[in-house]
Amino acid sequence: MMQRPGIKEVAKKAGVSISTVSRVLNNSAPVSEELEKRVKKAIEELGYYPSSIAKGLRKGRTGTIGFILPDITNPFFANIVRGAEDYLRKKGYNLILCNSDQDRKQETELLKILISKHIDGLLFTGTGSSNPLLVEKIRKGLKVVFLDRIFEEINSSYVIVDNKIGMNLLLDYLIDVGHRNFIFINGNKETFSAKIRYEVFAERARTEKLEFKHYFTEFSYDAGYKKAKRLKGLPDVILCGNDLIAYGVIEALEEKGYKVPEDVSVTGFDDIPFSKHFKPPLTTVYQPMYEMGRKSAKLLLEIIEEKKVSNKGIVLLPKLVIRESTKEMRR
Amino acid sequence: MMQRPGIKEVAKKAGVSISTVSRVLNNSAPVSEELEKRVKKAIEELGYYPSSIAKGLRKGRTGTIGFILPDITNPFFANIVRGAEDYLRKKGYNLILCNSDQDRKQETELLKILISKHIDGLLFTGTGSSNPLLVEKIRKGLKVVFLDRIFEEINSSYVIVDNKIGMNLLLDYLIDVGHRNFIFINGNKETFSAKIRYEVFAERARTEKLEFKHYFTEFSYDAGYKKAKRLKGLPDVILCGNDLIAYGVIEALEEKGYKVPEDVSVTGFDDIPFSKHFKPPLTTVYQPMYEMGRKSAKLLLEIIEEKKVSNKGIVLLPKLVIRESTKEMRR
DNA sequence: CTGTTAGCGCTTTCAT
DNA sequence: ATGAAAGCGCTAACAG
Repeated sequence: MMQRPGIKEVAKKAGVSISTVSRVLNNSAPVSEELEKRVKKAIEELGYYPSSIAKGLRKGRTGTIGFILPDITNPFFANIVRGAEDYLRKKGYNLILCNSDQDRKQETELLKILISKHIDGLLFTGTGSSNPLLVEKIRKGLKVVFLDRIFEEINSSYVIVDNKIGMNLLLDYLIDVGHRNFIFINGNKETFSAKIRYEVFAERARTEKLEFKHYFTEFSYDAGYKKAKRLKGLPDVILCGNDLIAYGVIEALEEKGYKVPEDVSVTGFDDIPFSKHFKPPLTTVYQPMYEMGRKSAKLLLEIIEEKKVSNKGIVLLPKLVIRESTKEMRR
Repeated sequence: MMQRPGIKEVAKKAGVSISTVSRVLNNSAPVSEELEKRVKKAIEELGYYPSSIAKGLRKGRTGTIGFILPDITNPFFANIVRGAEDYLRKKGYNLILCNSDQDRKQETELLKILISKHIDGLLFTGTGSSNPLLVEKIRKGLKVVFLDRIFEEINSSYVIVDNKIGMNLLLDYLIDVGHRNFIFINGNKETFSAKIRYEVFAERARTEKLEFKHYFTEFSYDAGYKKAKRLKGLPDVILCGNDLIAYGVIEALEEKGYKVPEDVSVTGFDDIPFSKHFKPPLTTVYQPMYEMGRKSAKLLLEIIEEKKVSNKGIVLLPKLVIRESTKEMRR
């Protein structure tokens, strides 16, 4: 247990009442210069820091935001978190970070914990399937903004990037340079972005009369690696649900003696910072990760502080990044 | 503001006193089956979750741990955080994450905030230079374990990997295969690991009569890139303070038309997951990141819960990973 | 301008 | 086994 002076000690030392101390602390009412000086001195000398938890109990706001995400180890999320944390701190908030591994039970458990901790709001990237507890809490007034997915069950705020545009940009390019035969190794099927990317892809494949196979796996290196290992026969291009999957796929392909992109093109999604320096540099779709984090934090605070409209959705634009993991085919 | 039922509502609904509710909640005293059932039912129906902040105020423990680190965007830290969070959550604790960018002022500011939030303990990776506020708080009973550095000013707990062994392993190999002329592009000079790696290197260079230059920069891609851009003349090998620096160096080198490792060997430090798939795959020194996070969390909880000795230091072992960014030279 | 007082939601004596 | 009441550190009426 750490020893901490309280507002009471400060008051005594300064020879004033606790309310006076509170007043200088929060600048919530005028205090004479004389007293203010004495209080400040006492605070200084005691090394006093207000207990924001007591304050939180009293005011019903704690200045902390929960963030539930699949895995901080994935640079996609790390960059989002950074964007969010930078903004939140500037505004006087802190972030409690929780890894869920996309597990529904975990998510529910975490939600309970965070509610117990009186978070002022929640940033959430998780499974696509609806979570009854989450729905209930939102109904009861929990402020949340969804990241990288929209929550169908209830009209709530979100920040996403336009997956449709992203996927079409990628497909435009691939088709244009002559790819006709596709394999799509996608991420978790419960996931909003995996689902929508698949839909766009399937629709497009139909219109363009592409040959293709599609698999839902997981958004991880290992998933890509394993799936690619088991693949027999090569298409023109292997589309991957994210960059991590693409890394795994390429590794597996090379172990099997294939060359990327000579034998197959491979694409990612996200453009995490390492993809630029991957071997080969990855053709992928850039998502503004830092910006997503920042914007979502901003939106959440607006909702919490009721400055502006609630239930706003922000959609950011992806960008096609052509590098060396894809080739132009004869047409 | 989110609507929340309190212990009071539960008590009323169950027709018991609040102390009885508290008792079944915490199993802190025997309660008759009959009442227990009624209370549990009421809790269920109201969707009640105890306020751990009110509890914290009362008990002096909040179940939250602060983590101050330079930048979550660096996979080295992301993996450490993951290790820590996994362990902490299993034990009923949460993590408040704070990016400091190695900035002393930021660190001090964050420390104040975290103290205000009544953290039960602190995980800290920051600048090497001592922080007076931190020292003072530790004296007053703040529980902290330092990660990837030891804190000289005060006898406190830490988890590090043996940089001396790591550096020597690397040098053994490099010298053995014939490198004689070194450039060491190191990280921030205020940093514990940068300092100690430099010392080991300099000492070894002296004994082995190596030619070398050494620069402190920053632990980032950009720092490596910029420094390498300005380099004139190539040594046998460029040692880098971490993998990120190495990525930047290699990129710059290639832009200047050099081939790695044909023209120069380049090495990293950390072995973040991407280094295996870098172009070329990076020769580096592996540090058990997840384990560091996990062990430090474990140590911190032991200290907080006073189960075991305090002020213990844990030192983990690094591992040399030889890949393709280094070559064997004629000897 | 300043002090007194009543809670915020909970745990914990202290009675019963 | 159960309830009443005090108090954790703070803010916000309410008096003066």
